[in-house]
Amino acid sequence: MKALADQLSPVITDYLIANYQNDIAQFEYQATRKEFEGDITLVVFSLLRHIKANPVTLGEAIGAHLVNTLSWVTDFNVVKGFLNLSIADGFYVEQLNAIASNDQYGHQPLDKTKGVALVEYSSPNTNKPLHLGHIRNNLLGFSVANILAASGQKVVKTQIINDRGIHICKSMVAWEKFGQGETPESTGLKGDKLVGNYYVRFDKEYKQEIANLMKEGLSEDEAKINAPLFKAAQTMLRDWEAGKTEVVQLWKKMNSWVYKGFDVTYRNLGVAFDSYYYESDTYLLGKTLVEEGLEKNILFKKEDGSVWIDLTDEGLDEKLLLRSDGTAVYMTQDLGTALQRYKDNPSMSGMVYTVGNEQDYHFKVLFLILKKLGFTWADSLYHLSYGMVDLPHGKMKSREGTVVDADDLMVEMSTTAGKIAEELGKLEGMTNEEKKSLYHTIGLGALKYFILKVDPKKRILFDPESSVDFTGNTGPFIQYTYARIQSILRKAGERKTNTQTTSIQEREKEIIKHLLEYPTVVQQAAKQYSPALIANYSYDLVKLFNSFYQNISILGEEDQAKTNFRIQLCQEVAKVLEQSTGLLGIQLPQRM
RNA sequence: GGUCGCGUAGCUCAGCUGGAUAGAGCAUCUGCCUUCUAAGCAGACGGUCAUAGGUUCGAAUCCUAUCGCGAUCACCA
Repeated sequence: MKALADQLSPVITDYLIANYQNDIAQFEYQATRKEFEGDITLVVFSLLRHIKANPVTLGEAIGAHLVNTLSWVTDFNVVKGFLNLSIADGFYVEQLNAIASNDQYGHQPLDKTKGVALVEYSSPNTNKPLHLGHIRNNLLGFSVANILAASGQKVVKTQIINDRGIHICKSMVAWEKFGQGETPESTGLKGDKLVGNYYVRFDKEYKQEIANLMKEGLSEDEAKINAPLFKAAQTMLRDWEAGKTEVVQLWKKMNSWVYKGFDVTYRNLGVAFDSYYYESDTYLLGKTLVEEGLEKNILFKKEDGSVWIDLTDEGLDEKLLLRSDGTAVYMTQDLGTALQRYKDNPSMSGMVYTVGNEQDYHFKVLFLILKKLGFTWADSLYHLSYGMVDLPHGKMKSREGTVVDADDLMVEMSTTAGKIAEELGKLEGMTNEEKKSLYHTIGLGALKYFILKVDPKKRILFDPESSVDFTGNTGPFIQYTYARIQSILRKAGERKTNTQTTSIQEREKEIIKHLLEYPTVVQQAAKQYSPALIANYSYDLVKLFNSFYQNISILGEEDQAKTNFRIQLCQEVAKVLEQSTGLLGIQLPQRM
């Protein structure tokens, strides 16, 4: 479509200059609707703003001119303000050959002048295993990073790890007290699960202590503060900040378990990172920034010593940046992290924060503060905000045990994929090893597509019971179609890719037109940070392909030229599918 | 209460910078497996695009107001 438009536009522009003294370079095109004759439609209405004319007369004049000037425009007709143009078959063959000759079709080569785009995602706490919410976060961030890279950006995938604070100390205290030296090795548990269990254990025992103290006559508030476990956690936090060796050692040991556990989850999910930032490293830089802000009078100090910024001019509130005891808050750390990242990547062209929409306000304020502190790059920061993943019962709450664990979910998905495949009686002759890996591919494909196909802004309702569909607008359907194409290509053997002109059917033209749109879709997706655009594009392509190729024969055709053409079309559809699903992190099996 | 986001078929979602009669999947119903994989294909049914105004040749899309749902407004992260 864009390829067509790019070739039509200059000719129309010249014509309008010559005959109407109007220099218009931008035109509005759309695919011609099925009811009308033609391939591409110029919307003449939009020209009327610049040229006073009857839309039908103008349309006919332009149409006649195009047919006379361009050999591959074969015919035209005008309906109301729409100019429908018919394009020669040869044009499609040519375009298909152009796609074939480009291995990276649709993906821009790296543009070094653009600078580095940082994409942050995942951002876990080190006291809890990853759950369904993290899955959406990871898939979105990873996919957006891929899309930016495909649009020609250099991309660095990164995360910020929440490895510091009272919540981390809670699991440490519980492990010391109740753990009896347990390790991931001794229990056979993943490290993040083990540590997560102690976080839960802490909460349970802490509640018990509160209850006991209240029986002894303390008020609830008093009990909460005076419970021995809580005091132990506070002491541990102070010791940690003071750098006490045993505490730091324990902290390092338990964190290393967690990171190992996370690595397994990330690997299964198919995401990766290029760099890591830790709050324990960046909060100090944040504090330095706040000091500078105070000197420059951008920030102010209250009598109790706490530091604030006044954003009432911007229609926001005052915001705390340092507590009265001088310790850092969340915002302080994020200021430090942002600056650290800029220092590490001076050529930074922008940064994308993949964080849930409950933090919209936080990021609005963060960007504003950075700007007030005088960092020009603050304008290039972007909060990729996404909606929550809700369960049928409501929100996920760790305390109530309604959290969907990331590892469990992935296992469940691949089990479901296996069950369905068995029922369908597919995959005879595959080794168990092959089956296992295929089920993982399909199960994860289903999960990824399910999450990525919807607009990031919208919240998702996830029902673990009904799991995820494998039919219709789903990942497995795309994988299935791809596997079928591979099967056709295997049977076709070697063919010449050079295609002679042959008569092309309407449905095949539609497929080629869709293929031609892929580069535009990638650019669009990069601009909007929207994997959903890519997902829906892939689905449309697969739909088009299936509805046509299901009902015709490709290999049994006598006409050799037609057979070659169809095989080549299969190859290019497969190639574009590989590209587009690759951006979503969805794998395509050779057979299924 | 202030701010932000969302509201499209019974359900889950598309709908690009405004364009022709608003599209898919699921569910329900009807056909299609001795010819490359039926996780599929062809078809039927299903809509006051939350509501009311406005902008114009033309609005699901842009503006305003109202209603409904959600998030947020901490010396939590």
